[in-house]
Amino acid sequence: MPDLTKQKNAAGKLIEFGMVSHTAEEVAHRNHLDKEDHPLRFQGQGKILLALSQDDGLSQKELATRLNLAVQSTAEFVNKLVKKDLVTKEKSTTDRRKTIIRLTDLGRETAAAETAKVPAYLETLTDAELEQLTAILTKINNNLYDEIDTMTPTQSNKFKATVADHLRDWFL
Amino acid sequence: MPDLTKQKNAAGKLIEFGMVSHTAEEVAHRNHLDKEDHPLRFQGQGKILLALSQDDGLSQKELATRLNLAVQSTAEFVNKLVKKDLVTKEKSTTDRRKTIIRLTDLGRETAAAETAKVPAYLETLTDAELEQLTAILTKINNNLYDEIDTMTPTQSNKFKATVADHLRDWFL
DNA sequence: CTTTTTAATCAGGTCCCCCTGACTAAAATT
DNA sequence: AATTTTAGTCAGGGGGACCTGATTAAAAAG
Repeated sequence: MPDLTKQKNAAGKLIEFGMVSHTAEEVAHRNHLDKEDHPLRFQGQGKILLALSQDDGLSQKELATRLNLAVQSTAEFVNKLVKKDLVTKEKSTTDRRKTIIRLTDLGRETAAAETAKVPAYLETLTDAELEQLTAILTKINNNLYDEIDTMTPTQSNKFKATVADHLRDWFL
Repeated sequence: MPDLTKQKNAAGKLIEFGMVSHTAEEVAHRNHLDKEDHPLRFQGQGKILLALSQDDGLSQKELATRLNLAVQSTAEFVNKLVKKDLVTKEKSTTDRRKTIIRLTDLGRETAAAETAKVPAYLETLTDAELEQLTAILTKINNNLYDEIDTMTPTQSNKFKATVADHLRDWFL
């Protein structure tokens, strides 16, 4: 039988973590210690970048379907990314209706950098703590995947695959 | 000497957690299993609510200063919250330039609900895991507070106090 | 060889966060 | 009493995440 107080404590710390890390990023950004933009990893432009870094050369339609976005939204984000030189658009030669989106080198670096850097706040943790944290987060993430699967049984367990593959490649 | 691989693994899981929990919320919202709006806890209107739930009856100016926002932005958010019946505005009687912002009962509930609910994904963790997680997050959060303090030495360690006090009251 | 489907585009809109500039009303200073 | 500071307001703007509707160009199907 689980201890409710312990759950509450952990929940509080998790919320606190969300708030504090958000603020830390914001402050870093204001102080220009953070050179680039912060394309939110899982929204809009960031979503596109992530999908492409897992599967480059998709068409806009494919991106839209995969990311559960209207094609027009997808087009908008892609165009913004083109302006930032993170992706390129080129007409498909086999089907001239299609536009193929590809990461530029910069885009690839950007997407990778998002994932690859180890935040400073992990550096004071001991090896044992890191292991514990990893184990716990694995459990939590799996729970969340289940939640998502339950809620959207039909549509997008694509998401699960996308995220999992993306990160698994990087870390294992 | 810390193990870099372990750090990377943990970092990856943390990123994954961010992505997955974000998506889970999004999906819940789409499925209308989530009745209310999602006032992001640490941005815009959510920030205001949070500050007030720690210290009710602040003036707009005090809110702006404390939250590092332009007074006009603060006014915007406050007005939106008024429309949602989460806060009230009233002229101060002692200084008629000032507008005092107060949480309504609904606003107080909303702010509290944000914090008080234990996410389902914690329910499968054992007591030991919950304790570990809490301890680790405490360490991480403290690191982040230090980061913020270092970057903004003069201005707003108010933030730290705000968040910390708010959450500490709730959970300890 | 039409008709229909498909991939994209443009136009326009909603809501969010957040800022600067210009201006008013009330309090504090001189 | 006149000036300056302070708290707010309105107007306008920039950027972001999304969406629907209407239209075009190219491919697929009848």
